[in-house]
Order: sequence, then C-alpha cells, then structure tokens
Amino acid sequence: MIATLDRTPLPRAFFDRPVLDVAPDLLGRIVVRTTPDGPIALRLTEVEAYDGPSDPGSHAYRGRTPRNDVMFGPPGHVYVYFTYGMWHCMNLVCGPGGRASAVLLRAGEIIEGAELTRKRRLSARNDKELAKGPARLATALDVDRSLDGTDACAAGDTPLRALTGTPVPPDQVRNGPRTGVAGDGGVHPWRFWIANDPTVSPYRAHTPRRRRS
DNA sequence: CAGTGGATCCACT
DNA sequence: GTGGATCCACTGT
Repeated sequence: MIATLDRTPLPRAFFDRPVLDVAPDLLGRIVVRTTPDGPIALRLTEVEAYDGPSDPGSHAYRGRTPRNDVMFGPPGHVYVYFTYGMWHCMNLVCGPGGRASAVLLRAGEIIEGAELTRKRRLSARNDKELAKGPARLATALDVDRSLDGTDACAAGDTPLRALTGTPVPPDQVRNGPRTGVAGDGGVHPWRFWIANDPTVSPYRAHTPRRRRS
C-alpha cells in the first residue's frame, strides 16, 4: 500500500505545465481537506484532463463566464462546479495560466479521516465507494462552491491543499476515453487511472436524457 | 451485472 | 427553455 506518505505540498510549478502532463502525474498524490471536525486525506486514483480552448468537453470551451472564471486564472487553484441540480465536482487548474485547462478529480482512496467521510456518504456500502466518482469525491471531502478559487498550493493549514504523496510509476498508469462527456466522441483518451485499483469508478458513456413532460 | 428512470437546479442560450 | 464532466433505487437476468 503506502510505505511512506510524503506530506510536502505540491509546488505551483507542478501545475504550471500542460494538462496532459499534469493529469497522469497527479495519480498517487494527496488532497487534504481540513474541516472543523478534522482533516480528511485522499489519495488520487482517477482523474480526467480538460483542455480549454481546443476541447469541446471543457467548461471553458465557450469562453469565460462567472462560473468558470477560476479556470482562466493561475494554475494550482481549485475550480468547483455544481451540476445535475445536486452535485459538486472538483478540479485543479493547470498551466499555462489563462489557457483554462484543468484536471477533474474523479476518484480516490480515503487514507485519513474516513470516519468523517462516512457521515456524508451514507449510501456507500464500503470504504472503497466513499470517493468512487467525481461527485462522491466532492461529497466525501465536503467540497462545494464556497471553496471555488482556493489556492491548493498555499502554505499553512488551509481548507484544501495538494500534497506530493507518492507518485505512481508510469507502468501503473492506464488511460482511456473520458466518462460521460457530451460533445466528445471518445476521441480524447484523457481519463487516467491506477491499474487494478478498487476505488476507480466504472466507465459510462455519455447518454442524453429524455425531457420530462 | 446491465439497463432504466427519477431527482433537482443552476448556467447559459 | 434546455440540458448537464452524476448518483441512486429499482428491475430483470
């Protein structure tokens, strides 16, 4: 499992690279959420890359709006959006600044503070499901729009930050089409995950929903 | 395990 | 008015 957990913060330079370089490199890294009840630490096992200007699947594809404003800012900050009327999802903005690229955090393993996440994820049948899926991950870490724009590279005991952790060897990284993305015919194999990890979410193709009458 | 439909509301057109 | 970077309960095999 995890031999020695490196708690060094990830430097800004880590995120100030092309998103396709950053995304696979995030696997095995740690996100720490500091709540009033205590810290929750999550080891990233699955992510997806979104590249603003060239990517129809990206929220930034149609330009800057109040919602996606953080994506256009400096790398290393957190972009949180609200979707499907009830869920939040969490991204880390990548470089170069202003390009509006970001990595969606899709799944992870809770390695500290699981007793806190279980209270928010009552439907999880076991601990592997606590953060298996982007909205579940955000729910487990108690992340919502109030944390949009947080600097994950800031020093100190901030509400949300990214740590070096233990990077995954390249031969353990797998990639494939992104999950549930409209306007992406699966042409972008920009979903990255750790091979054989039980906390990785199942793949689902995008399915447009019928309108209710 | 696979497939289906409901929940729920904000951003954007 | 439209549709979504989802999850969950439920059905049938």
